[in-house]
Amino acid sequence: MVVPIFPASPVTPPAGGIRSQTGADLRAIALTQFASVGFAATSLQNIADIAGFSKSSVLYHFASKEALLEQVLTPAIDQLEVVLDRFVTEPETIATRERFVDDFIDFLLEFRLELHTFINQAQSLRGIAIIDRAGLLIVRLAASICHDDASNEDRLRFGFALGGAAYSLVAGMTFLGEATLPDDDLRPALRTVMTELLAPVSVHPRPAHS
Amino acid sequence: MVVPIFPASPVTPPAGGIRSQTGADLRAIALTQFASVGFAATSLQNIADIAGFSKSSVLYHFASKEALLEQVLTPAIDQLEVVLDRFVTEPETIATRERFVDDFIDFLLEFRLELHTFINQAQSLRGIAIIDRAGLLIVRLAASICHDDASNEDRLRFGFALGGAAYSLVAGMTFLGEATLPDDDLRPALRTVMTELLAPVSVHPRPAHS
DNA sequence: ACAGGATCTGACCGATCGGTCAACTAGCCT
DNA sequence: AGGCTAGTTGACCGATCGGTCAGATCCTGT
Repeated sequence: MVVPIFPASPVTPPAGGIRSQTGADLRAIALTQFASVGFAATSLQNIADIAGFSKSSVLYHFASKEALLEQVLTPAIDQLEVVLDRFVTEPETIATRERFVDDFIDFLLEFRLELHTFINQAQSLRGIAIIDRAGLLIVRLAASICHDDASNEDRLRFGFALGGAAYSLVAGMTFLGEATLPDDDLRPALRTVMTELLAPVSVHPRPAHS
Repeated sequence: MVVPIFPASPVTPPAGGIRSQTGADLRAIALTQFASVGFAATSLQNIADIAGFSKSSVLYHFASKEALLEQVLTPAIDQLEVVLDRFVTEPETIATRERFVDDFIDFLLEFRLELHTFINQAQSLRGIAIIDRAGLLIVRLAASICHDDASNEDRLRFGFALGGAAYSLVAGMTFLGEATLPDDDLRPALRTVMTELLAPVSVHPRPAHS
């Protein structure tokens, strides 16, 4: 049920050097739970049961439930910051905006569960450091994509791109196709739709339906 | 903080005829809480405190927390069913599809909090009757908008329309403009974006940005 | 063999959860 | 006045919450 991630795990962990494998498992389990049933509705006991550990063991690896959330979301927020900084650093051209779309899609596909978590629960988790940091990043992102003179439509398109991606890549697939598309099939379609929403200068007209 | 809705309240409630004013207040408060912090994170005590009543009083008006959720969401689901039935009944033309978009936008604006609640929390609330009913409606909606031969892009557009609207109309505005747009300013922009996503035959090319 | 650190666990804590219940109040009809 | 009903409340219940703590266990370096 749970798909843990093994980032080049060494056979012999060098005595407390890198994060423990157990910790990585717990983070992966916590992420799926936070994204699917929500942070508030996920109990430490719940995570422990899935992982096959006791609740005390979870609290040995993470100081608190909030600390677990922070460690779960931090890599995604770091990567989003990288993508955004790369975009705002360079002069804005059609090419850089299109490359931003590609960077952003890579981010979406890699961190879809993290995005879904902090997009749809930011309201209730306000005050937690990583959530507030993510919120500021979203504001910066909106300001970079939509200029001061942006129309209501363009601001709305940005919101649709963000909320639509978070929904479609996680919950939406439950409704649409039962079998989730592999990422390689998803990417070109995602690129088309995201480009329509975020890169208005290069809208490709589509043929009429059927 | 809370903005209750008073739908043509009679001065003298006809002795148990219509729903009580207190019940309507509680439903409105519960809706804002469910939509903003989530069903699981909203306690009956929380609702009672905002309303100025005791928790026991809330449980006098509603048999349980789940029953409260059902009564809160039912009007929205009923209306969504009306909009969908109207669309699938008629032969599909460009005109009917565009009118569906208008109907759907009316639905979005009137029931944005309800939509946000069951779109973003359906996973964790599975098993509750009204949520399952809403889920089936969404599947029917997807099947009606996207035909069997619909491309991945079109299915993705439908997901973006649904998730994007739920996000943009509730949480998104917190990030974008601090001051929420009045509905009359929002509607034309919403119509443009939703039409691009849901009515592919009538995409209006947009002028290049700035 | 031994020591020591890392890991894991059950018992336990106060707080809060959703929900039940008996009692109280206030209006309304006869 | 007396009874009926709707509305409201505090006391209380078992369950679960996040979190603490004192050990048990296991592995490794010496």
